[in-house]
Amino acid sequence: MKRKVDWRYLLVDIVFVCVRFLELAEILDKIESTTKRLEMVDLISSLLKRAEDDIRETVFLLQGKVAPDYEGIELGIAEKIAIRALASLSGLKEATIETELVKKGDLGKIGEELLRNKKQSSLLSEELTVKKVYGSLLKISKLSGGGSQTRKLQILLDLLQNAEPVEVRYLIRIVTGKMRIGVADMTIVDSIAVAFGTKEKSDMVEGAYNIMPNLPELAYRAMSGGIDSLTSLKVTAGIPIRSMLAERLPSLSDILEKMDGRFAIEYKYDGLRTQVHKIGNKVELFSRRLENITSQFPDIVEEIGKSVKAQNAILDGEAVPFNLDTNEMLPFQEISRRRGRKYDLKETIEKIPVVLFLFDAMMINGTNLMDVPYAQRRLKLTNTIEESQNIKIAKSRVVSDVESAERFFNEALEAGCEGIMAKSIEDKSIYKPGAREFLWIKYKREYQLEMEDTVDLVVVGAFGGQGKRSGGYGALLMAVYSREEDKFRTVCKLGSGFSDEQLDNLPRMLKPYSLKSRDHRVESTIDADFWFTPSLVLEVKGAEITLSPTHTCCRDIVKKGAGLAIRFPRFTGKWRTDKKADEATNEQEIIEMYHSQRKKVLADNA
DNA sequence: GATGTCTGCCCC
DNA sequence: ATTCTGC
DNA sequence: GCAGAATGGGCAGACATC
Repeated sequence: MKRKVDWRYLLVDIVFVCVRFLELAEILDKIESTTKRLEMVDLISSLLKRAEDDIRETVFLLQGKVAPDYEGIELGIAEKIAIRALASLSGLKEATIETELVKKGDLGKIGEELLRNKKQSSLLSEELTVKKVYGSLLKISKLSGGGSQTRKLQILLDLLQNAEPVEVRYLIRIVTGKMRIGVADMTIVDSIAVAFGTKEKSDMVEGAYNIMPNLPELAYRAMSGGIDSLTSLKVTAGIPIRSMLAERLPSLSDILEKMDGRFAIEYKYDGLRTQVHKIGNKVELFSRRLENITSQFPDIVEEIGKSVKAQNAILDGEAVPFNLDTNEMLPFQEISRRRGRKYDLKETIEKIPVVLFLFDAMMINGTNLMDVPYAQRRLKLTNTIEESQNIKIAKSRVVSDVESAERFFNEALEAGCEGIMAKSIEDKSIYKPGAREFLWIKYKREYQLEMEDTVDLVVVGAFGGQGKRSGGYGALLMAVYSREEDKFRTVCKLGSGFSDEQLDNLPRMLKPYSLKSRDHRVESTIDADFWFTPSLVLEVKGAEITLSPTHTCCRDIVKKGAGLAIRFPRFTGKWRTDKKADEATNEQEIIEMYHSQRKKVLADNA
């Protein structure tokens, strides 16, 4: 647009073309206004072609972040501080803006409107550039310690004060981590291919992205070294690979059909996905989102050193909390207590031992195995690992009929697993990051349509929706009923499983029951945006019952200070209009469901 | 020092 | 994690 | 079928506040 091409060639060393933030914001606005991916790719690729020196910063802001995941750099500010900033910017109270957010569901647009309605007062407005915005965000990420929140707020405010309305919209969205323009990593991958090559290069760029999950860097390299320079990237121990994920199917027979009659079947352990890198004497561990989690698992690190009979390796597995005395797997909640821990690490390691179940090998001794079929990778894995108390190989076998798959599945449940993973053993069964082509398929008991897994819960409250749920409810607050005490106690919120149409109807359906404040029979530690007389009953499906620090259902009964909650709740689509509120699932039934589950929390945690 | 709130492209 | 939706 | 964006429970850490 306003690039001064002639200049740049003459003064290439001293003149830097810079992308104005307004230009970026206007492109983001255009992207947001379409639902067509091809149009998005067009817009982004032409932006990338113009970005020049700013390409890395541009891509970071497009993703709404300042660093790749594995670097562990975080802003440490989000919605609440954005609300404070907007309050300060407009002179309105924070509570007023919070109310607006419940109604309108988009803090970015609220900020934009505030600025549009504001009288033009500030005259000396410094034009924002992509570099300036990126630099400020990076500064925010580096602040810590007492008073840092105030200083972060100040930097954000400084940006907002120099911003045009549309810039405010995206500044707020970047900071709150909700870009909502319909663009995520795969669209950027395509855009890089189109910008510096052709659409046909998308797969190649994706391959590069898989082993260097850093899009700004890839965009920079494609721009400066040519798109084909990306092919020279190599799988390297120490640099995390994007994780391969699984699709889902509702039955084992569907899986058998999809897999053409024969597949490998593995236990699906309920723990933390863990990518292991052995680099000579050093070991690094990464989470599914490629965060470095090495320091939380010194026990695993030590054992890997002994168990992996290779100089260098990249392996995939699941770290599971384990009771070594009884040889039983513990609930997922237990390993959560080790993730991210910095303090009392020693005690926690002793209290919550972890077993790592390995199931794949992406590199061994410098040999890239990602394009090798599953069976070969698996063989390499078993040949390289010497099992120990803490390092094991995931249980697996090959099946070709539903009956033996079913037996293996039941065996997995008996062992305390969530279900099974089905893995393709065809030639095409490479290690393909992301969840595509149904090379891996997961299957859990809860996927079956069984009454046992569902409960009938009463709507007692609701929350204002955000983004595409703006203006309506985003989720409901659900409760069980206690007949003895005539109380409704919360077990979960519910925001998944609704079609757009059902969501649209909710406010109308709940209007007759609307209250100004909480019904006196409802016990909740959660403050809903809207309250109702308990009446409407919905069927809800969940994976299991967990101990809860927040929900009031069965509080203090199973464990002092804890209630019970539903893990992975979703609406089944069934309105139980045949049931009245007092016919909803009761607390006793939830307790029975909890006790009928196999796994229990360690007694000494009480 | 204890408690409460917020944040995490968190984990699931 | 689950689920829905536009392409 | 893919890609993206809504939404869930719950954990530890960091900071603010009492």
